[in-house]
Amino acid sequence: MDKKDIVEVLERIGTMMEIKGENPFKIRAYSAGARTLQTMEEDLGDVIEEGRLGDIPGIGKALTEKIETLYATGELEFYNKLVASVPSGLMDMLDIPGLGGKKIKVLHEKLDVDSIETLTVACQEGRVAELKGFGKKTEEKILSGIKNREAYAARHLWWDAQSMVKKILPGLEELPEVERVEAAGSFRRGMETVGDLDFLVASSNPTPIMDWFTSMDGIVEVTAHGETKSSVRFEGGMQADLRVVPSEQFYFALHHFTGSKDHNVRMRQKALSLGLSLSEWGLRPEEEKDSSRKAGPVEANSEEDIFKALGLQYVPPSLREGMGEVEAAER
DNA sequence: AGGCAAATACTG
DNA sequence: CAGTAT
DNA sequence: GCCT
Repeated sequence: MDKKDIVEVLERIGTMMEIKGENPFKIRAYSAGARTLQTMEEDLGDVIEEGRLGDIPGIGKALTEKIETLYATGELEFYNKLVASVPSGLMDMLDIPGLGGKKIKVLHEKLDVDSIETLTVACQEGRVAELKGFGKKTEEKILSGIKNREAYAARHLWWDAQSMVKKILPGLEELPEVERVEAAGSFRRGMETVGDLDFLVASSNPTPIMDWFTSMDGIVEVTAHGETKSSVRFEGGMQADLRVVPSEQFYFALHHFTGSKDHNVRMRQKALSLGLSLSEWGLRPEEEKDSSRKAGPVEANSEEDIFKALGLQYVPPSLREGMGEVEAAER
């Protein structure tokens, strides 16, 4: 099992223990361990090999043993038992903003709630607002969270996303105001499933592009229509965003919106280590207090230029998962 | 053995 | 405002 | 759970 999966297991252990009402400090130890592992730059295999896992602050005897077991076998008795002891419907409830282990535990014990469905009913009947520690406001927040979640959970197969991209991209390319255009996000990274489609355009005249985008066929709702960013939803539920940036920013923005989030974090850390600051806007010398020098931002005429400026080899979108690819691209 | 992050939002 | 959960 |  790789680092990413292990981090996930540790996090789940934490939340499951929370639902079971275990010692908060123990719980904290697991989530802290997960964080530590995730931000560790070294290769997990090497660290285990050299027996240095336990030397890492926040990772003690118990976590070392569990992480090593997961790394070697992909299985963990302790975890399996925990999973079996917590109803899966309760785990689903964790996605609802405002609900954590403690409240879920109360809902389960007092109202027999064991799924999002039973929770919805309990809210509608006003039983949730009666509970100690809950109130009218909490109840409403839960209900709106459930609705919200339905929209958000709708991910689409890459293949379906591609057929949509094939319809939209050529249209954008034809517009005279469009200098460059790419589909970014998880689609560009080639993920199996794609949330929203993310289009990025370079242009100095966004308005006609926005107008075209928000009046395409098949749109059921224009969620946003601003100067440089618009969002639409198509029949079938697919959502698409369009951003227009000045051409100097294009590749920085493309890199940023291609992600992943973890990859971007790593890239920014790398930039900082060189005294530079990377963002969707550009790459420039890190701001220093009380020093107002005017060193201009780095230019990029391709994504390669950004990697090059950081002394890295090019990392293709499909590998940008923040799982060590940035470290591996050091030359 | 005994302590254990910090900020924010909500309940009562 | 204090206590509690996130 | 981890740390002192």
